[in-house]
Amino acid sequence: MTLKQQTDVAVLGALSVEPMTGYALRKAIRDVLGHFWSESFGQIYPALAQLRADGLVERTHEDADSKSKFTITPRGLAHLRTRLAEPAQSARQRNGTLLRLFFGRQLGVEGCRRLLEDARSQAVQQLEQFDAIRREIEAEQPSADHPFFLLTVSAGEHAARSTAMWVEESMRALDRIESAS
Amino acid sequence: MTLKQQTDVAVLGALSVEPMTGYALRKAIRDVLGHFWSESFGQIYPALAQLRADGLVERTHEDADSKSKFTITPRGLAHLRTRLAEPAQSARQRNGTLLRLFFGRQLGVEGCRRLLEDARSQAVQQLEQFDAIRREIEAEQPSADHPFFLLTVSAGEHAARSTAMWVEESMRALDRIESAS
DNA sequence: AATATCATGTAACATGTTACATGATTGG
DNA sequence: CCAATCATGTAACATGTTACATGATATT
Repeated sequence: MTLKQQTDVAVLGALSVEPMTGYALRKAIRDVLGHFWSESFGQIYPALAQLRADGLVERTHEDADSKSKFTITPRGLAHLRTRLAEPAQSARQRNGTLLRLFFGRQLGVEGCRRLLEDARSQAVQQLEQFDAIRREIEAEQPSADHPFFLLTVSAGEHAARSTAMWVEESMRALDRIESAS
Repeated sequence: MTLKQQTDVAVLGALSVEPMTGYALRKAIRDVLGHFWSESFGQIYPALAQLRADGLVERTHEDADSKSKFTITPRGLAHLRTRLAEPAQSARQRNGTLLRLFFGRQLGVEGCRRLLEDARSQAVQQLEQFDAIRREIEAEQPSADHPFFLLTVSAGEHAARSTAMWVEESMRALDRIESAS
C-alpha cells in the first residue's frame, strides 16, 4: 500500500483558514507549518490545478482590482474534513544526527560533540522561534483556529526542550566514554 | 543543491559493525536503526552494487560452506569516516499528527482527541521497545560501539517521554477549548 | 531605471516504495 | 513435501526537489 499523499490536506487546510494566491500559500506553508510540514514549490501548483479540476478549490476575485486567489469550495471543505479524520500517517524517520552518533565509534568523540553542539544550537534557535510565533498568534484577532495552532507550537517547544536535555546528558556520556578509553 | 543521499552512510556504517548479507543488512537497518532511520529494499541492493563497484565493500566467504557476506574495505571505512564527519542533514519534516491538529477546527475536538490518543499509545509502545533494546545491548558482549548505540536509544526515550507529556497537556487544552465554545 | 518580490507554472532530475521474479535453504 | 524464511535482485511507479522560464507589480 502506497503512503497516501498529503499535499492536498496541507493545501486545503491552509485555504480553509483564508483564501490565498499560490505564492502566498507556499509562503504560509513554509513560514507557518514549517516546523512540522514542508511542501516544495513544484508540488503546490500541480496540486492546486488538480484540486481545481476536482472542484475542491476555485479562483475568486474579491474586488475588481484585487489579485485572483484560490478559495476552498464547500465540497473542498467536506473533503478536507474527511481527510483530516483519517489516522495520521507516520512519516518516514530519517535523523541524520542519530545516524551519525550511532556510528560514533567510527566518527570519534570529537565529531560526536560537534553533532550534539549543532543539535543544541538548533534547539535553542527553535525555542526562540516558537516564542515569537506564540506572541504573534496572541497578538492577532482572536480566532477559533488559534487554540489548535498553539497545540502545534507546544509540540515544537516540548520537542526542542527534550532535545536540549538529551544533548546535556549525552555530552556527559561522551566525557565518560573518553575517560574510559 | 540536492539533499545528499545518505543510504551509503547507513549501509557502510552497518557493515562497519560486522559483515552481513544484503538481507541481514535490511533486517538490521529496520530492526536496529528503525527508530531513526529507514531504507527500503529497493535502495539497499543498488547501493551495495554501487559501493562494490567503487571498491568500498567486497563480498567475502568466511568458510568454504558459509554464505557470502558483504564486508567493508579499508577504503570503505575511510569513506565512511569522511561522510560521518559531514554535518547532519536535517530531514524534511512531515508530521501528520501536527498537520491534522493544526487544522483541528475543521477536524473537531473529538477527532483531535483520537489523534492525541494514538500519539500517546505510540509513545508508550516506543518506550517499551527502547527498554527492550537497552536490555539487549547490555546483555551482549561489551563493545566500544555500545555507548554510542545507547546515545540514540536515549534520544528516543527523551522524545517519547516528551511526546507523552505534550499529549497530557494538550488533552487538558482540548477540554478548555470545548468548554469555551 | 534598477532591483526585489510577487505570481504561475514546467521540466529535468533525484529519491524512495512496492510489487514482482527467482531460486536456495530450513524446519516441521 | 510444504511452508516459511533467506537471499538477490529488477521494474514500475510514486513522490519530491531544483532550476529554469516568464512576466507583473512594487519599491527605492
